[in-house]
Amino acid sequence: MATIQDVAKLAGLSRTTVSRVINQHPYVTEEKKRLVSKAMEELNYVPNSSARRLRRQQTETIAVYVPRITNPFFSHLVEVMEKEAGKKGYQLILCQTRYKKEQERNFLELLKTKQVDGLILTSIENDWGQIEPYLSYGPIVVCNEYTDTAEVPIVFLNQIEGGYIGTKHLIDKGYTKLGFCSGDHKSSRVAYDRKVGFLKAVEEAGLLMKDEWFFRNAYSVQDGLNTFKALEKLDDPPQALFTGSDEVAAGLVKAAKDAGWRVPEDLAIIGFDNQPLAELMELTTVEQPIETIARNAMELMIESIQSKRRPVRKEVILPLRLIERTST
Amino acid sequence: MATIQDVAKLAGLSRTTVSRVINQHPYVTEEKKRLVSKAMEELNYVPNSSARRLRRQQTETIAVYVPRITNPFFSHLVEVMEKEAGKKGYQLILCQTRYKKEQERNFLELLKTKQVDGLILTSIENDWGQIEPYLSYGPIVVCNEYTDTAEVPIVFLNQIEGGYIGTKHLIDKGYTKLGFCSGDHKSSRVAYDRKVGFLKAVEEAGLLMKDEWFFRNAYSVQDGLNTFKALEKLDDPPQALFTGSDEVAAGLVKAAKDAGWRVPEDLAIIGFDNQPLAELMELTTVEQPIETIARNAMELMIESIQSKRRPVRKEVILPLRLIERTST
DNA sequence: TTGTACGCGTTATCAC
DNA sequence: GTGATAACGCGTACAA
Repeated sequence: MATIQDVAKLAGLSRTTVSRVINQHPYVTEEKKRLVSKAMEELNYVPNSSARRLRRQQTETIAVYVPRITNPFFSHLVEVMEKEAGKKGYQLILCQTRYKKEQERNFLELLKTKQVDGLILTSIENDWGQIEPYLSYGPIVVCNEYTDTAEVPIVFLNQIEGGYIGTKHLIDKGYTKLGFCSGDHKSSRVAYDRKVGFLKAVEEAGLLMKDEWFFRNAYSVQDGLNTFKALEKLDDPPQALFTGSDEVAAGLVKAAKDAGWRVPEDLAIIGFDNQPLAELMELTTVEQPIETIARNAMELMIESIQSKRRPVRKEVILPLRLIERTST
Repeated sequence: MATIQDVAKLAGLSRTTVSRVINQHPYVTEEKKRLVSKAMEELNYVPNSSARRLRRQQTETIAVYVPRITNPFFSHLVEVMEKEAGKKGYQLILCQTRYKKEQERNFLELLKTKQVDGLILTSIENDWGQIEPYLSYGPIVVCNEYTDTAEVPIVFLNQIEGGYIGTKHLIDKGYTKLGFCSGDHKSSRVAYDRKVGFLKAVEEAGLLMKDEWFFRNAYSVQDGLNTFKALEKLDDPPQALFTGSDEVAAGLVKAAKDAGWRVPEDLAIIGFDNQPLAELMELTTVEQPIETIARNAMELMIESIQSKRRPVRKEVILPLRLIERTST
C-alpha cells in the first residue's frame, strides 16, 4: 500500500506538497500538481483514512440509532438519512437498540471512543440523564422521539395532534366506543402524546372509556393479530380502534376478517404512518412526513458537527395529515 | 480528552504498561493493574479508536451494500447481519447503491481507503471485473446475489429451484397460461435463475408461452399495481403469475381485486420471500431462509478478515420452501 | 511557492 | 515485569 511518502519520492517533492495537492490548498504550481497527480495515479495511491481521522480528529461518520431496521417506519427514516449523509460526504453506522436500554448504552461508546462524529437517535430507551453526559464527546440530534429536558436539536411531529385528528375522525364517523392500541406509553413520548391527543378528542366528544379498551406494547403485525385475540374475548368490545402503526392495524384487520368480522362495520381500525402496507390493506391512517424529518435531522446533525458549537435545544415540529380509506 | 499518556502519568507508570492493561496482555502485576484501572476511571479515559485503527491497520467495521434499505428483504438481511456483527465486536456501515452502478463503485472506495475491513454485497450492479480489483484491499463476500467468476465466498439460494417449485405449484393447481414477473433479468443472476426454473417447469409440462406474459423491472408494491394495469389490457392475459417478490405480488393482488377480478379464480398470483406482508395478503409464496444466509455471510466475512488469507471461492447454497395460501 | 519538523494517540519491539 | 522508543500515515505551523 502506497503512502504519501512514496508519492512524494516518486514525484521528487516533499510530503507537504503532496498533501497540499490532495487537500486542494492554494499556492501550488500547476506543474507540480500534475507531477503529484501522475505519481498518485502511478502508485494507485489513496489517502489512508485512519491516519486522516487521527490527524483531523474527525471521522465523517454518523451513527443512527433505531430499534429495529425491519420496522418500515425506521427503515424509511434511515434510507433518507443515508442518502442525505452521502451527499455531504458522511457515512452511516447502523445501530439497532432492539428496544433495550443496555444495547443503547453500549452504542453510546461509539461517540466516546471517537468512532463517529455524532449520534442521531430515532428512539430513546434510557432516561435522558443517562445519555446527556455523552454530549461532551460530540453532538446528538433527536429525531421522531423526544424529551423535554434534552438540550439538543430535536425534530419531531406533533403527536398530540396526530392522536387527536385520528380519533376525531373516528368520532366524526359516528363511533362512540373507542379503543386505543400503541407501543409503550411509559418510555415513549411519542406513544404518550398520541394518547393525550386521543383522550382529548374523546373528552371533547363526551365519550365514555373503559380500561379494557386500552392495549399496549403493540409494534408489529403479529402484535396486531394478538391484540385482536384479546379484543375478541371482551364482553363489550370497542367499535373502533386507534393504533400506533400501520403494521399493528394491518394485523388487526387481518385477524378480524379471518374471524368473520366486517371492517369497518363490526370494527373500524385506523393506522399510523401511511406506509405502502396501508394502501394495500385499505387502511385509514395518519400520514407522517418521514422524508422531511429525516432530512431535517441529518442537516441539523451535520451543522452541529461542523459548527462545533455547544448544542442548543431547538425544536422542529412538523404537521400530520389524515388519509381516509375504507377501514373506518 | 484524556490520552493514554495522561493515564500513565497519573498512575506513575509508562504508556506501555497502561496499554498492556487495556489490551489484557500477560505479565502485569495485579497491583499495577489496579493502579492503571483507577487512573483510567478517574480521568474517564477511553482509548481513541482512530489511533488504534491506524496502529493496528484494521477498523472493525464492515460495509454492507444493499439496493435500498426500505426493501423488506434487504432490511431483514441487514437486521440479522448487524446483530451478528455486533456479537463479534464489529460495526456496520450501510451503503445503499440504489440500483446504480456508479453509486456502487463510489462505495468501493471505502475498502480502498481502509475505512472498512471488508465488504458484503447483497446485490451486484457492476460487472465483476469492475469489482474484482478491490479484492487486493480487503475481503469481499457475496450474499444473495451471485456470479460465476468471483473468487470469493458466496452465500446464496438455489433460485432455479425457487423458480421451479413456485411454477410447478401453479401448474399442479391446473393453470396452463402462466406469466412471469420479476426484476431485471439482465444484471441480476437471481432473477435470471428464477426465470430458468420457471421455464424448466413450463417446458416439462409442455405449456405454451407468449412474449407478452413476461413483465420485468418490477420491485415494489407500486410496480405490482402498474403491472396489473399492463396485464389487464392484454387480449389473452395469463391465468397465473409468478412474481419475484411479495411486494410485487401484493400490489398485483390489490390492483386485481380493485378492478373486480377474483383471486385466484380470475388471476392466481404467487409471491417470493414469505414476508409478513405475504401472510396479510394471503399470498402463496416461496420462503427464503434469510436469517441463515445473513448469518452465514457475516461469519464468512469475519473469518476472512481474521484469517487474512487470500479469499477462495466457496459456495453455500441453501434450499427454499413453498408456503401455500389462498392467492393460488 | 515549497520544505522541515512536529504531533495526533496507540501499540509493537526491544532492551533492561 | 517494566519502560524507552519507534513506527502507523497524515496535516500544518513555521521557516525559508
